[in-house]
Amino acid sequence: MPQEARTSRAERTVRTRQGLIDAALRLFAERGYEATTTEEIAEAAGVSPRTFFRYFPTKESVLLGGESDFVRSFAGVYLAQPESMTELEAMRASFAVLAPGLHRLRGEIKLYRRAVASSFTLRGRESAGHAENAGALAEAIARRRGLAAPDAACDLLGALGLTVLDHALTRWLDGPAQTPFSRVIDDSFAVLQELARPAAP
Amino acid sequence: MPQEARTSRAERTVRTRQGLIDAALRLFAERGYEATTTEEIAEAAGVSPRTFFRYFPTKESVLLGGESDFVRSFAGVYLAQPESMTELEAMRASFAVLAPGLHRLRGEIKLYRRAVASSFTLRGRESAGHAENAGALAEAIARRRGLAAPDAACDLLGALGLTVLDHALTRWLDGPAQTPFSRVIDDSFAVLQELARPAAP
DNA sequence: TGTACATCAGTGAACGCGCGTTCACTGATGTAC
DNA sequence: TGTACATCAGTGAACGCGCGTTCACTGATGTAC
Repeated sequence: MPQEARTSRAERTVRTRQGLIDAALRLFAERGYEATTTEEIAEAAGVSPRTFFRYFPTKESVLLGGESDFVRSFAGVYLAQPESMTELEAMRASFAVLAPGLHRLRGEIKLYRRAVASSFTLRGRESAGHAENAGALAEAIARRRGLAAPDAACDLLGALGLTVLDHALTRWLDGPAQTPFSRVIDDSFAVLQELARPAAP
Repeated sequence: MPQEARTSRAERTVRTRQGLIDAALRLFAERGYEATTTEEIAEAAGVSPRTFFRYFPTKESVLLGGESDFVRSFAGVYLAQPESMTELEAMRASFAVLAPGLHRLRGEIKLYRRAVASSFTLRGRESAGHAENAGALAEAIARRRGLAAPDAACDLLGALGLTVLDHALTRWLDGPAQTPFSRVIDDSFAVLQELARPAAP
C-alpha cells in the first residue's frame, strides 16, 4: 500500500494504529460490535485483514477504555479540596473541576457509548473498568479520611460517587451540546444531597 | 441414554434442562466461562453436544438472570411503606423485607457471581440487567412521588438504590454465612445517610 | 388390554463463520561505513 | 553522496477452534381407537 509522501516508520505505525481505532469506533457505533468483523475494520482502515492483529491482540482491544483519565486525576484534585467541605461537597467539586476536560471529547464519548451499548462483551469490559474506577475513588476517600486502606464505607462511597458521575454523564450527552458538564454534575449531586434530608411534606 | 425408571417426557425435559444449567453454572464458576465449551457442559450433564443447543440458543443463555425476582417484587413493597418515611427509609425498609428471600440462594448466588466475574460477556449481560433493574426502581420511586413517569432524579435514585443494594450483597456474600442480609443492608444505608451530614470534626 | 400411529427428546455428521495463530515472504525505511 | 546490509510494517495463505445451524434419523413416550 504505497503512501503518497515518504513516511517514517514511527509515523506510519501511529497512523495505521489510529486508523484502525477510528474505523473500529465508527463501525461499531454504526452497525454494532458483533455485526462488524475485524476484516471490515481493516478494509475501512485501508490495510489487510492480517494487519489488524499485528496491532491488536483481540477484536475487543481496539477500543480503548473510557473515563480512566478522568478518574486517574481524581485523587489529586479530591485531596486538594479544603477540609471544611463535606465528602459529598468535595466529590462534587472535584468532578466539576475535571468536567471541562471532557467537553472536547463529547462526540467521541457518544460514539464510544453507542459502541459499548451494542455488545455484551464491550459492556462487560466497561463494567470492569467501572469497578476499577470505583476502587480508585474509594482509595482517595480513604486517604482523605486518614485511613490506610478503604473500608466498606469508602468502597460504597466510591461506588455511589461513580454512579452519580455516570448518571450525570448520560444526561450531559443526551442533552444540548452547549450545557456545561459541571452544571449537570451539580444537579445530580443536589439530588443525592436531597435524598438524605428529613421527610418532605 | 436410557433412564433407569420410566420417565415422562415433561419430566425428562425439565431434568435435562436443569442438568445443563447446573453443569454450566458449576463449570463456569470453576474454570471460567471462556474456558468452558458447550461440549463440556453437555458431557457433564450426560447428554450429547448437539442437545445443548436444543435447549439454549446460545452458550451464554444457559445462565439465568440474577436478582430480577428481587427487583420485580420491589415496587409493591416500596409503595406499601408508610408515607411518613423518607424515600431513603422506604427503600431501605423494602430491601430489608425482601432480603430473607435470598438466604436460601446464598450458595447459588456466590457461584453465579463467580461465573459472571470470569467473563466480559456475562458481565455485560449482568450490567444490562442491572440497568433494567435500576429502571424498575426509578419507576416505583416515580409512582410514590406521584409522577406519571420517572424524571432524571428518579432515575438517579433508582441507580443509587441499586448501587447500595449491590454493595450490600457483595459484603453479605463475602461475610460469615449466618449474618442476615437485612443487617448488611441497614449498615450500607447508614453510610449513605451519614454522607449528607455536615462535615465531621 | 392391545394395536397402530403420532409426537418428540435426543443424536450424528457435516458445515459455515469469524476470531486469532503460524509461517514464510516483500519491499520500503533506516543505518553503518 | 553512495553502497550494502539490517530492520520492520505490511501481507498472503493456510490452519485450529468453538459457537451455532442444518438435515436426516432413532427410539421411547403418548394417544386414538
